[in-house]
Amino acid sequence: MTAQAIKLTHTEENYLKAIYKANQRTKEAVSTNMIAHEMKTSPASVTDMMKKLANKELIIYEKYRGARLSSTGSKTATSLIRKHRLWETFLVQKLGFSWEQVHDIAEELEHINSDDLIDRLDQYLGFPKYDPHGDPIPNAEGKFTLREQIDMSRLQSGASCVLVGVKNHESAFLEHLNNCHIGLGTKLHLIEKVSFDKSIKVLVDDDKEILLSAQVSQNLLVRKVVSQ
Amino acid sequence: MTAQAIKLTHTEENYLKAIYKANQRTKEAVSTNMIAHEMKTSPASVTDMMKKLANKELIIYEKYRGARLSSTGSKTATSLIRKHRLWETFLVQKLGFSWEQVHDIAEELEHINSDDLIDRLDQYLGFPKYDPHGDPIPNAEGKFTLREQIDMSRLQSGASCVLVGVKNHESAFLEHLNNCHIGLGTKLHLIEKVSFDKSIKVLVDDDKEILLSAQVSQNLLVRKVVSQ
DNA sequence: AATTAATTTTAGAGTCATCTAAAAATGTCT
DNA sequence: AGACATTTTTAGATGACTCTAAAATTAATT
Repeated sequence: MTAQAIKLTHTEENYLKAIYKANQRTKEAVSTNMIAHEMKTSPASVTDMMKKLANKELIIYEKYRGARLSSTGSKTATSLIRKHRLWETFLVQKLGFSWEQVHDIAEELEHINSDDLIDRLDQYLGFPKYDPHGDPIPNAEGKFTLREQIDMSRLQSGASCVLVGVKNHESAFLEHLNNCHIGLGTKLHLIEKVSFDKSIKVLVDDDKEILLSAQVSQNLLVRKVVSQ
Repeated sequence: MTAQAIKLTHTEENYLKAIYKANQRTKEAVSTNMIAHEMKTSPASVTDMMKKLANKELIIYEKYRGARLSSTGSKTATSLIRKHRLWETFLVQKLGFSWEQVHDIAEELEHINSDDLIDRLDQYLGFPKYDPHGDPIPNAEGKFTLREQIDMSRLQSGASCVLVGVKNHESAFLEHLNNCHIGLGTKLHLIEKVSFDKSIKVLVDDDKEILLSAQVSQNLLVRKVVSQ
């Protein structure tokens, strides 16, 4: 975390984050196309930027072979994720935003350049381990707190669980969950799985019965609980 | 405040602020040189930017005659000042920064683009009227709350007053005040004026006697109180 | 293995904000 | 009012980030 001597532009930082994200899925070197897709820009622009980031030793890049974050690049990306998630936590917990409103604002706030600021914010929020979407927040040393979790789509009929995170952060998805009265911490009991379309019938908070499509259940991260 | 349809770059916003600031002193059209000085850049760059801002109708600009803010430009500048001062207030009141540490961070934060964010922050802070340096914070409609104030250098011997603001925001100056145990709200009693160098002898908080140079006293904004 | 398809890079160009140096306009002073 | 000084603008260039179109490389398929 601490000292990242070199100052980066917002764009450079966003590229590092994009590589980090893509790398979480693939585990291998990230292709130009993947980055272009993640950044919503052209492959040509990505190539240009890869050269620049490689020059600054933030990534390891081989022509036609894709890119991986260097140790410095990885630290920088983690720091950005830390900032993003802490700001999201602030926006929800302190300013009363709803979880589907905070992504874009945090996307701007994460580029504010001050370790002192972010460490104070962390303290002010009580060193939270997870953000409003249930994503883990790296601590000042860059360490994530992991937990047991599983896609709700993989649960068996009759199982009970608690929502601890969401894979998809689109506001349309989150608003849908709001409408279903589902949020972090909500208890969900899987009544039955519809084999035809893989949708599931769920009891929400021991109260309301509701049908969730496969698309929804695949994006719900849950912790199993012993049903009673 | 509300809708400023057009999106501006950070630089454009900084120019508007610079013109606003300079205009507060002069009241007349602001010269290219003044802006260049305020922005720490070359007059040539300023001219370029003046054309751009005039095109966007944010300023009224006549070649060789200087620039004034248009109504839109003025609203934008006021909104930036509002953001800057609210963020400074947040940094001091909530995150425990000292008043000499917050300027640069607020300088970045003021460019975050969300009216919703800033209005919520305002509410969260309890709609403060003044920032940690005693500068008035425009409300959501752009209105400032003014107050009676005077340079401490203009006070007469024997007068008592309370510090309500500072003209100079440099950290060196603010740290000097910290060392003198002088902050917003501090009671100051003017014991005597030294005519030779215009320095003043002051009783701080009915407690400590201290000598302040003219340079210092000119930068202290105070409200007179009936001494007793 | 040769051809086709997909991916990636290079080439060339545009925008934004900046610069220096030179030209133009304005202000000042005797 | 004319000459010098100051201010301001124009001209020409640079670096950062982006684009499209074309060339080069790698992957896939028959």
